[in-house]
Amino acid sequence: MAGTGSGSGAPRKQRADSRRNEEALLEAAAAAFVTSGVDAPVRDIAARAGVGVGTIYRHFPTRADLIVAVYRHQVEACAEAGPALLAESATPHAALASWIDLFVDFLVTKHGLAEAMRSDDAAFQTLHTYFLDRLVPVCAQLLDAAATAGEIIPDMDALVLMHGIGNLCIGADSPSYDARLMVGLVIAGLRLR
Amino acid sequence: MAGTGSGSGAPRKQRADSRRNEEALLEAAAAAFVTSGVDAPVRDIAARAGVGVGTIYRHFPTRADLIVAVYRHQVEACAEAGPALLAESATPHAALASWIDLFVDFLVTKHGLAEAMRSDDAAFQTLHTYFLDRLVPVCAQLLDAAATAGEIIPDMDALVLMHGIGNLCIGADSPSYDARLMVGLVIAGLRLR
DNA sequence: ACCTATACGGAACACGGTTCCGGTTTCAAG
DNA sequence: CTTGAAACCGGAACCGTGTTCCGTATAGGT
Repeated sequence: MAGTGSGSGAPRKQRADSRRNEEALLEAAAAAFVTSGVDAPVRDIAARAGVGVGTIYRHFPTRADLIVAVYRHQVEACAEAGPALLAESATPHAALASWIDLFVDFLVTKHGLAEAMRSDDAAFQTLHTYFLDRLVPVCAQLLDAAATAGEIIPDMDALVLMHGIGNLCIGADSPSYDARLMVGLVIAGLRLR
Repeated sequence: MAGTGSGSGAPRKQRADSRRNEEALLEAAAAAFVTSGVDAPVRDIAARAGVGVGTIYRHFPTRADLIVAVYRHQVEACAEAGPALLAESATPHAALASWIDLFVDFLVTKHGLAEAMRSDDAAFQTLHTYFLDRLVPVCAQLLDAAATAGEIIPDMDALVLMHGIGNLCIGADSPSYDARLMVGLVIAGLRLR
């Protein structure tokens, strides 16, 4: 029974070609996202990976699933940086500022990601859920530490803050705009005077 | 030769039916924008106005032209409120806060307008140009007055600020978000401490 | 009443996402 | 090695949008 794997419920393992295609797709998507943003046409991604469009939908039912798969590592890294920064920074407020900087860095280097983040399209629900579930608690922890230290206003909602910062990063590559400056203003506005 | 008006350049006046259609379109578009946002399908707007899609494109080559035509009055009113607020408010900072509140009010009540504002699509160039040409100088004047009074940081770029505030208003109707709170944070961040 | 510049309507086209199904491939059992 | 079927693949077909184009209708001057 506890043999090579064909237990009671599992009918069969994932086929090798399936796994190959999935990885080819991830690589192709990552490349396409860099050149055309996260809105890269499905057909383009499929062509790059050398598969049919059907294969994309089979592995990643919605675009959000694909985006999450591509950026999972980076989101994970960002989430883990939160507690670390809190431990090594001079003050909780400094840690908060550094962490948000990290988050902004992540967003502005992915064309169209910030836009996708705020879409209320049902297909992007997955993206919302993943990003927020993973990052909001970290942000909340930082906010709480800073509030307890009396550095910032109390009761700031982490979800609202992250949502807003995401919005501010939209169109960050425009020469006539400066997302970091605006985010800086928000951080400053958080401070108790 | 110098008869009823057919001068040297103008071949003929705009036909009456053309003008009627243009007004029907404006009305239909305004209604459609309320129910479906500024992204309302072209065919829907045409159907509401009882005209063909060709007629829309003839009168308003790009969607931005239509949007501008529909909201011109309100933008005008907002622009004119700037100097008025500056004159009647207790301090320049108060005037700035009130004016931005007005602007935010305008944006959040038009589904999708904030999104459209930040689109870098060439078709929305007209919208950018009009809104910014009209409102940025007003904002700049308010910022300048407040800076001169020593209430806020100097050299804040009005264009960047408006761009950022526009971004913050995206998705303002989501129950889990609060655009006004975020804008308030920005205004607070502007203050000298 | 006639004539033509002007304007109209909607069919046709372009494009991107999404679905679906006939053919192919993998894998394990014999 | 052979074989059978479940798993998987590819891309044609479909749908909803924006956009263009041209034959037809009409306003308004003469």
